[in-house]
Amino acid sequence: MNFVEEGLVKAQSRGQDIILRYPPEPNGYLHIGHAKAFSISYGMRCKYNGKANLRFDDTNPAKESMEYVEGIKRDLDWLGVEYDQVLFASDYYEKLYQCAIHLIKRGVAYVDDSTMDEIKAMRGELGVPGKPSPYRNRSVEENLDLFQRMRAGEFPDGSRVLRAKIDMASPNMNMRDPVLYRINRQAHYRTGNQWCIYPMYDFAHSLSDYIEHISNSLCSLEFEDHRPLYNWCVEQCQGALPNLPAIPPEQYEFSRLNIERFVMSKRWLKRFVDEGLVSGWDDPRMPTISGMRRRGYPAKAIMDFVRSTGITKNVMTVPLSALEFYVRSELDQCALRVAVVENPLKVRIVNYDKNETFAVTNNPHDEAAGTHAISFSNEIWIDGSDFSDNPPPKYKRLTIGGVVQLRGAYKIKCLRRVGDVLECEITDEKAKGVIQYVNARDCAPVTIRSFEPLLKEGTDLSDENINRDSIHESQGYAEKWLAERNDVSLKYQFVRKGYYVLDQKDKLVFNKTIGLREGF
RNA sequence: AGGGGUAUCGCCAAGCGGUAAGGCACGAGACUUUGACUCUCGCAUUCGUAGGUUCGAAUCCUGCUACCCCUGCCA
Repeated sequence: MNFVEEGLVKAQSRGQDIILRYPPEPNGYLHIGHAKAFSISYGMRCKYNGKANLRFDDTNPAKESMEYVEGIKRDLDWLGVEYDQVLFASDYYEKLYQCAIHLIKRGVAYVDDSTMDEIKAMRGELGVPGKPSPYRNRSVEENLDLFQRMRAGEFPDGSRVLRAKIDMASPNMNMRDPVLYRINRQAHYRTGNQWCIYPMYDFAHSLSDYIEHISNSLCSLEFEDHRPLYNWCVEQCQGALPNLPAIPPEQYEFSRLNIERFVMSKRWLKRFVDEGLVSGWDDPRMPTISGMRRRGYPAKAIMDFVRSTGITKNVMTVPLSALEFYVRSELDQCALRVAVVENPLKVRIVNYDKNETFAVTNNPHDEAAGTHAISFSNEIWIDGSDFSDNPPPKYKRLTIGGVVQLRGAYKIKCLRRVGDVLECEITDEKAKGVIQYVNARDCAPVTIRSFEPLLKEGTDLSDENINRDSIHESQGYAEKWLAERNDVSLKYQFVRKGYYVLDQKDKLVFNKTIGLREGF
């Protein structure tokens, strides 16, 4: 049992119902790092028979939009992360305002007329105490009046803020009279111009949890320093609103997921989209949930992967191969096997002149998946990587003089190379390996576009470090029936160990060795 | 520098005073009409480091060291 679970058990032992929340800010699309955070709360919700609200933490109108709300919901639904209610911090603006009034009346919040720079200067530095604002000791009446006028729109943006009166000398910077409310005349995607003051994260988040009777508030490690402020807000607002729970919520923090070379910063992902480096948040090269979906990563693979990374406070950077392992093993179960030749190499079979059709299994792990027909003639394409002039030791595919099994068809022996063509004969000799082929007289040329994830070269994120050469094209051949469905254009993503996933019109996934998955 | 955290195999990660689970990766082999899948075997005398307590320590104590987070009117 990990420390998060211990927190839940503790809450249960106090008689609390387990109520959790997923608190995304709708300022972008979800990426795989978010999936991990969601999966932790979701896993706990399931294991402890609790509830979980999807609450959009939308307190910054400058960055948020309905498009993101909908995108996030779509991704969650696809991942199978279930939630009980859909809520918005913006629905609590009035309640939050009442809480702020409550704090002012208690004398623990004040309106500060200082500029942003002045506040910054007075906050002090790490290890150096801050200085109190000259407005820190205004009377309750004056604060009340000023704050109400802030709401009424009497003051320009940025001219005043509401601050908590805590401790300007606290070693925890978050406790040096943090800003609770700012004036910002930006239209909010849900509340429009109804408000010109907006609550800050710490205030809105903690009280939203409190209002929703959240028992355990699970978040990532960077909020550890915010916990004292979280608790302060909740404690100071006891009794500020009707129906607040007797037992306040408790915050627990765990480390976030990093994947080797993955760009997991929303800011950068947004930049890629805005600058047109990618076609959108769902570009198959993006580490977003929607991008991975288009790349053909099964939802189950993503969820299994993020669950496998554990719940700790350790700094973690998981290798890409770990993700790929789950993608492969899931795809292996469901992908239909079909042939595609990426780098065509012509093979002419000299002792054969018929046209035949063979049945090959669609999925060796699933008999119910059935078979499909693959045609055969004396001219076929094989993949360039399945032949070698100069084979390394233990090479199992085709060589001059070597024998190989064509999947579902005959064994062939390579006699010679004539120009661009390999001349072979059907034989009974023992084959070393099995390769796929496409009938050259009955196939369709396809353009194959491959994608690789948008990766960074080092640990630093800079323009130069981003691998932009992430799309490759080649002209290949596919079984006719597949190509027809694919409109002679296939996209795929390399998942290593011979697996390719193809993605066309968001409908097909394909696998080199060779599988096709439908309906994702 | 002040505060908050974290240190167990290349990477995740169990372990909570009784003598180092598991997965990924990797290596060797078997099987195989996907070099896939499956299977078998191998892979930390040691738990950041130096001491201490104890019959016994990754687990308790002390001192070091390394790394991460915090000085938005972002979340």
